[in-house]
Amino acid sequence: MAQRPSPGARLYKSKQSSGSGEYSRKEKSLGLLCGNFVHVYSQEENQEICLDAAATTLGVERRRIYDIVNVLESVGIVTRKAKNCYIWRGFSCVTSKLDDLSKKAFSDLYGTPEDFRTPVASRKNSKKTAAARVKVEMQPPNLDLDDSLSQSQSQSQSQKAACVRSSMETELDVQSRQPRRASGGSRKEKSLGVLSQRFVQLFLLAGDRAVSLDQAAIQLLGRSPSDTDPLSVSPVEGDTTKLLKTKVRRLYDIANILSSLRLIEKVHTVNRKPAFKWLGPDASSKTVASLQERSTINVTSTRKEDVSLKRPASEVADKGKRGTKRRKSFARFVKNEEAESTVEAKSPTQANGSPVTDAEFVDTEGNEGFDAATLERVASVISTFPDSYANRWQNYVSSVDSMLRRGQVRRETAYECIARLLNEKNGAEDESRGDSLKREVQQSCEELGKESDSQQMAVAEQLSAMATGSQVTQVSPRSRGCGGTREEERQKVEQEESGDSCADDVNKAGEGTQENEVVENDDGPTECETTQSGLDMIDPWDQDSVDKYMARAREAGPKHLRAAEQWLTTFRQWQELWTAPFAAFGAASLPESASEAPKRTPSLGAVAIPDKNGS
DNA sequence: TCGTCCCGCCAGAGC
DNA sequence: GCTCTGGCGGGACGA
Repeated sequence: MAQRPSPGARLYKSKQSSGSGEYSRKEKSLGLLCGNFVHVYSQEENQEICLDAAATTLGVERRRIYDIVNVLESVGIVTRKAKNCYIWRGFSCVTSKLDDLSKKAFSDLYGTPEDFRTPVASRKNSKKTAAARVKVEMQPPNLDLDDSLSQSQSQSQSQKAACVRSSMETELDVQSRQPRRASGGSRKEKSLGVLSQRFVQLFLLAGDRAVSLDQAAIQLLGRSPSDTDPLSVSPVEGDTTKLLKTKVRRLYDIANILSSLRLIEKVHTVNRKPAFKWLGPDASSKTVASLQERSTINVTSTRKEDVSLKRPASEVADKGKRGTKRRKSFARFVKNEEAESTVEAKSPTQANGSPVTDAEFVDTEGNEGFDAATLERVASVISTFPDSYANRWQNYVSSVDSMLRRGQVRRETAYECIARLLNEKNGAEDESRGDSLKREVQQSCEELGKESDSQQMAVAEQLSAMATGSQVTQVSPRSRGCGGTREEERQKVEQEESGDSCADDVNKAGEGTQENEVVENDDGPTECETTQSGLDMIDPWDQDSVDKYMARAREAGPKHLRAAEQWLTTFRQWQELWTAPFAAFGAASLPESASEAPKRTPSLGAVAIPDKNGS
């Protein structure tokens, strides 16, 4: 393909460059173009933007203007008025737009609150051993499929896809593209504007944390309405690597534009992977103010040569220290998972009887406890996981609850953390529920100050049950021993763990005693179902199991081998994503709650993976 | 070498 | 059937 500058590009360059006559790629970046676009049109609120005129003014192809306005529209800076015509709304609209995006983030990106509320059976599952869970983890692609993959989507996935599709169309179509025909085609769903909104939502959910483009691509690819599960990318549907590469290209485009708006900034990463950090509309409005002060269009690079976009390494390092503060304590928590599962939370008070703060709080071993910031950080990391991790929030709540039981976190901190999570997840639509929960939490905390440990446990159970959305008997903070369901579950788990080595099971693909166990879940077929269908399963965490699977795929032919390799690549990416936050806390191994992986129906067809005997 | 991302083809949407 | 819109990926650029 010709890489020569177009006539328009030359015009742009001739207008903007120093006149050296040489074509420079840097002078034509989307970020720079966006800066110029903002400079030209931000002078006057509500002015009309004719795309043809914009292209002429800026000396670029019309095609590039589409890229700019699509991203600007996604954050509310412009709105589409008619064909070839947009309206400049300005940066004052960004905040409200971001608020909307933020409120919709959970439902758009991770499913509806109903998805979060899972039946008791699922909670039960969340308490199973790691060994039990790895058996229902993601599965490799169907090695003999050709074109029937779309029918393999579970109903819940389809519903979730509809939810995402609906919400995304609401964002861009209803607000600014109503004149357009409702098409429902995938083209619109993949538009740069929708992708930009999702990208921004990732930042809103990630908070302070940098989001890498690779990570975002995996997630956004997974949340494509036509493919809700990132891990379900089938070779039949397209090359996974290719899709990711394409998505990353688009994210580069979006990131450059958002960078030029100073909504995000590029940060250094250890492995050279591109990552961006959210700055927000405040920084952005300052930028546009400076842009407006320019008397002429400035073509000095706003991207690569702008040092302000690159944070000093020392600053990045300092940020990175946030999670390491509790390293020792968290590692101990993981290490003691089996050894001391029944230590109940004490009600921490100082000698004078007043409650301790997070900073003052120490666990039962005299170590620092987990503070709210740490729990929030873990939550923000988990929030970036693809929506296929149906139990990620239940696991999170379960982990916090476990910390509480071990006396590793202040009760109030744990409750507030979960309440905030619920409130955030439920959003404005269910605000009353979140507020109600907060009140209950507050009341519970007050009550707990006067009650015994076992009564605190009852409240903890109630809280956890509320957080997981399960149906439980209303438990009064003063009642004793209610909510025995959780206690029974815990005892059951202890029995399982004492009688059977879950850690060993992880490394023995197909040999686990719980291989045929029925595991209910809200996220599609279960292991039991797959076993009933006569299909064996692969343990993707076990190299031997993977090797056997790959060997079968190799025997089956190049097509099957490619499919298997793509699946494996995707799984490794997922694996890294899933384990990273826990590794960051210095955990020697995954905490129990982290081994819950997405499930997929194994459909291995003619190429069955080896059974436990290797046959 | 590999991250970055410009560029324009071309197909779908809109009228 | 024409124009508008924009997905997409080749391949050049730059560190």
